[in-house]
Amino acid sequence: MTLPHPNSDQISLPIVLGVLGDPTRLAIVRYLASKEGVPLNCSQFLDLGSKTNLSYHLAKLREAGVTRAEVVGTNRMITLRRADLDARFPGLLDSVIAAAVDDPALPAVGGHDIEVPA
Amino acid sequence: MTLPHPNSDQISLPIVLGVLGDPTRLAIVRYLASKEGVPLNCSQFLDLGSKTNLSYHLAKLREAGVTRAEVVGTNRMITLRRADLDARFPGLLDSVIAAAVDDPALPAVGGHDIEVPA
DNA sequence: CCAATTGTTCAATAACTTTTGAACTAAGGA
DNA sequence: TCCTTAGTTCAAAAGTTATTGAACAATTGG
Repeated sequence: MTLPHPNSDQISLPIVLGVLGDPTRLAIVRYLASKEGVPLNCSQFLDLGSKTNLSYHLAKLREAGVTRAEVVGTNRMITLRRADLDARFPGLLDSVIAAAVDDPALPAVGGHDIEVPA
Repeated sequence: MTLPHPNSDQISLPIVLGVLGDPTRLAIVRYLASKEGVPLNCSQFLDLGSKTNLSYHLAKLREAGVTRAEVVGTNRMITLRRADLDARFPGLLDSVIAAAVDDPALPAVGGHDIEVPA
């Protein structure tokens, strides 16, 4: 009952970039980064799409090696694979997240995802 | 006879990431980075695909704001929009290029694109 | 002017991606 | 055990992207 993940050295740059090149998935990653340390289940992201569609996007992120999903009861706890990504592509995740935080065009989770400065 | 480019503030993070999420385009960017300062015309990249196909990929890069194409006679001189990208997404281009340089799975331009250490 | 060079555009096709709803599995609580 | 909750899987439809070849445009050099 564990889900398939690539190991660190199987994570591919073009695949990661391609997977992040989608507003829904970028919004997921941005939200995960804003809650780093806190494992989140899939339902947290329902603002971004239907249950089925999220299952699809979360699988893409997981299969690319961007996130890890741990099965806990009926939940999947989702975390960013920050250490693996930092080791493989130094600085990439940080710069993507920093840019994503500033992007008002990305969909938001919870309706209060972005702090717009006055 | 000038080609359309987005201006700096129109460059979109998901579009840039999506455009970079393709091995051919990542190889183009890596090669441009390795020749920074030297403007290159499209024919330099023919190792990566047919003339038509390169026209397509180079247009994608240009329309995303990753490259600039200047018309010089019958040539288009292609450069990376490094300053614009650095201003908009600090650190992103550097980390992508650094990771791309280390990626042996990317196609190479000229057959000597990558230095594989002994 | 003519021919060569450089690159684009167009239409067709193939291949992939996204989205949906219905059906399903698996765990947990009453 | 039965019901609910959480999430997956499947197949279909819709949409998008990549690749190709033939035809085109623009410039340069002979």
